[in-house]
Amino acid sequence: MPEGHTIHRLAQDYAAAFLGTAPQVTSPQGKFTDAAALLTGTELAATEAHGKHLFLGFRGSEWIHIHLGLFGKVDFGPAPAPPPTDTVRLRLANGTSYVDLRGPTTCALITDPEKDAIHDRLGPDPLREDADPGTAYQRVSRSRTTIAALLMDQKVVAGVGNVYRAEVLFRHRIDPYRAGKDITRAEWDAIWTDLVELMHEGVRNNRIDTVRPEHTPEAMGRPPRVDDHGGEVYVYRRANLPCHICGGEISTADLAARNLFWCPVCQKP
DNA sequence: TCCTTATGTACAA
DNA sequence: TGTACCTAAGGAC
Repeated sequence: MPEGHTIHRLAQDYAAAFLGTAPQVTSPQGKFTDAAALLTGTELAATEAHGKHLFLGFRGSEWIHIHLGLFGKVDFGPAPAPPPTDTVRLRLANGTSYVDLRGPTTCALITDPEKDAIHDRLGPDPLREDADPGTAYQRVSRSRTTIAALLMDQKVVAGVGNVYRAEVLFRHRIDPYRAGKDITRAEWDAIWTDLVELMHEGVRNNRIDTVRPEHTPEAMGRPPRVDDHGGEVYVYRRANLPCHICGGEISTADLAARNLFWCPVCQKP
């Protein structure tokens, strides 16, 4: 689930269900019990996302910092909350809603300065108003690292994950192995603009769709998507399947311990 | 019932 | 570069 669009959507959903209320805070799993006890009865005053980091602000300037990692999941439901399963790290519950957090990499109580430090080590986030693509391009244009790796580096761009990485490179016909320093400013601006648009749509729909209308299965007379990750995509997890545009085989490779997908015909070196 | 896999990151060597 | 961490779903048996 979790790329930046998921986290921004969660910030909205936590706010919709709990902002301005003082939910009961519990940690059925037991790993966050002390902090939960401390926060119960405190008003949720703000929610915020930066990249894949989620912040729940409680009155009194304490924040819960959440990072879902690869496996983390969040489930909302209407009150009354059912008995929690033993993997629920954090549950918020008020008179109308409950929300369960499971399997996060991070769920910790942090202070304002600690939160600032997290923002400081993250790059611009295409989903945030304060984002400056020029800051990201400075890093990209000075690096011999591949653009595929740079896009996944949260210091460069915050919020892009393996799906958006693969898809945005395909949409711009960029070979994933090109060095950052060989990406032109015009190419970068096009990538950035596209990310802003795609990721906002991701927040709205709560899934990643990247296929242009003219390439959808209906438009191309193809059978609908087989993959179950949730959205309609060009290359992500489509190894050895025909490219939607050229019909060639989609390639896959290991890059920095993640699966990379691309079309070697459409994305020529 | 077991094995693999996953939209992530941090830290050790 | 490798490994550890966290969970759940799907597929192979």
